[in-house]
Amino acid sequence: MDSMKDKIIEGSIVDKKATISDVARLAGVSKKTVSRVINSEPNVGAKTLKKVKKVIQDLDYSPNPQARGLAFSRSFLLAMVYDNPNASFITDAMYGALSQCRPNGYELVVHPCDATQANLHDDIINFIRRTKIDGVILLPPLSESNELINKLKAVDCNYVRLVSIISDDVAHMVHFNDREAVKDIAEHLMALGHTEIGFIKGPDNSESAAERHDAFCDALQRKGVQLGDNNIAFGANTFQSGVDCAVQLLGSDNPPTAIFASNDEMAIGVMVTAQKMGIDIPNELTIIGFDDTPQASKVWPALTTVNLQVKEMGKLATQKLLALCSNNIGLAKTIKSELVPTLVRRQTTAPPPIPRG
Amino acid sequence: MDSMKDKIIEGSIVDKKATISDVARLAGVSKKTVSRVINSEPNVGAKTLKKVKKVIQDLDYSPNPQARGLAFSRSFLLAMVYDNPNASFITDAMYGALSQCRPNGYELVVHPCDATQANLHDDIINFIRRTKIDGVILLPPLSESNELINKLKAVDCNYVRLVSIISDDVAHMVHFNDREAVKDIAEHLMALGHTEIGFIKGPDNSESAAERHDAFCDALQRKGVQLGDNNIAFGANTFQSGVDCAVQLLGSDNPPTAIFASNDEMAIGVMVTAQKMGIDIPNELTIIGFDDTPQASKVWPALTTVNLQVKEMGKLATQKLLALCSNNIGLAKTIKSELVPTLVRRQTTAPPPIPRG
DNA sequence: CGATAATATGACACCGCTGTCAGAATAGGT
DNA sequence: ACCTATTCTGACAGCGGTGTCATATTATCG
Repeated sequence: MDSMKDKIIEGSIVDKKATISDVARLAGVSKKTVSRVINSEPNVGAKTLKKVKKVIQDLDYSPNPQARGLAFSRSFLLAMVYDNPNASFITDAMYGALSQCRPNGYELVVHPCDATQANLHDDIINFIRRTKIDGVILLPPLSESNELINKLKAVDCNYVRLVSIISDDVAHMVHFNDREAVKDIAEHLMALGHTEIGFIKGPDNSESAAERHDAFCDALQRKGVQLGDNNIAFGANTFQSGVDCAVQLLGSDNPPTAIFASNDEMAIGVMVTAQKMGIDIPNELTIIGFDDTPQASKVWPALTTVNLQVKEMGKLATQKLLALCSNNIGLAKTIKSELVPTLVRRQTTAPPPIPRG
Repeated sequence: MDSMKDKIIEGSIVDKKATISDVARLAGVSKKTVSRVINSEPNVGAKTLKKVKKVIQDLDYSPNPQARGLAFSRSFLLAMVYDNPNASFITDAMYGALSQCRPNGYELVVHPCDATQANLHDDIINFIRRTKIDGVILLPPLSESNELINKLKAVDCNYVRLVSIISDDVAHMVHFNDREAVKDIAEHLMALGHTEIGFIKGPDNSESAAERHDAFCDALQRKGVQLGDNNIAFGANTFQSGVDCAVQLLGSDNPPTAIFASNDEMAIGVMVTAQKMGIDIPNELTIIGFDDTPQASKVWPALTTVNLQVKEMGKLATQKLLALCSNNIGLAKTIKSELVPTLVRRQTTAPPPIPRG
């Protein structure tokens, strides 16, 4: 009889916000015990555990993150800091990060910033100090600044960076292996039988552009294929520069049967130009891009390109960051930190046309 | 002599984190007085004010947001909730929102969600309850769900939505006036002298597609121009559907001299197709898109299109939301809630070619 | 079955800040 | 100079959790 009492009391009145004290009272235990249950601490009796869990369930109770944060000296907030202009890169990284944040009770705060701003780094440091963010995920190209990294260390802020370059600081970075991806492309082209291959390089100031170029030459040479000077064009990562480069490459005496452009935008520029010239894709010209932007799958024919796996990178970075936030550096180190971008084979690649004559 | 003591004490030891008590001690006042200064409360003596401010400055003190949140029963966190697949729309909205968050001491949390998920709304409500978010900004199409709005009201959560449709709930919404923008386009085309105008409509299930269609016909008719049945094509908001529609429209006996596509992707599809057909843009064909995606300015010639002013919407929405969070509904109502998308005139529009014959 | 170790539980202070309210300092008026 | 009316200021109790440590309750074993 008496047991029913507990169940009836304030069964539905509590709606706005139940506190840990409410749970404690209704379960007939102390706040501390409820706290133990919330945090899955050991040393809670089986009966007590069940009872408390039931009340939590009934009350639809969830602990106040501010109070929790205050007591724990944590905010349960991670931030994504970026100066990257590529919208889909950002949203993908966020998506991956959130897949790890949520199950661990963390939320993700965004902090885009202006790369041209003078006090950029100080702005970021201030942001971290003011918000008491537990850790930050840095997106490229911001993530490549060692100066910023040092400042972060100085304020003792957890961080993980997404970078293309390799570093030995495995606990604090996730990098995509451009070289490997470019090698895949080269080998794919050669496997199809191409020998006259064109390459469109990205802008000079970009580290990764140089790296892709180098890796591409390397992979070709390894199989005895030479990337002739007249088969290299210099683009600016824009659609228009893709058009220009295509005109240059395809207009030569001995045009390539395949073109690898350092990014999708340029690749699409090549496609459009080739089509305008009446060249059939892929039967007369094979094209490969890089980045797997949303447009790549929408153009026709759908562009074969390389997917950087940004979501996956966001996910891994967050796993590392959460490990760091728990002072588990060892764990952070063991989490995979290298991702090989995958070649997405769509419809712009085919064997070269049979030479006429 | 004694006055110097204060200045010397722990001048530089404090580094990790100063608390309000530190400030109080060094300034020789109570915590409460420091609190008054922090929150710009009235009734603080001029001398005291100055003294406290100096110490705050010296210590580079900033209040702990968790503690503050706990005491205020607020989190100083806003969230952007969306199921929108358009990456640049999202990042633009965030950017606009953040421009208002930061100066007001708020941070922005992201919460993308899966539109196809069954318990979508409950997931959102849980997110709000768990995080104690002070308010949410809802992006379309999620923002159009009245069911969700009702649930938000039920848990007493502040919200502002970005929508295309008009509602009289001015305090809780910012909308873009599609009709007005479409009218601008129609008038621009007619002003250039076009009379044979083609239109590519968006997918049937979209409310805004129907609205744009309707508004376009309306604006043309008002000036006595008729949108013939053979000048309407039905697209799917994709590049490829733009290509298909272009083939249809441009292949007719009496092809239009101008085409308005309901979004940029389709417009670019039209551009590519026209160019492949050897049609000169803009001299032989005028093209206008809608959305002003990043690509629009990168294609060649640069696409004339309509900018939704998403950043501005994010900004206004956040202003309203912050007003609501301060229980200042009156203010929220007075903040502008209608934005007219602007026609961005680039290089794909020109007067129609002189009829031959 | 009593002594001892292991496990459960709660009392209480505290995390850093704000609300309340009473008391101190100052201003204003005669 | 004296007495109100204002304007400052601080003590103290919370906000809703967690850490510490002492105590109460079992479990283990000779």
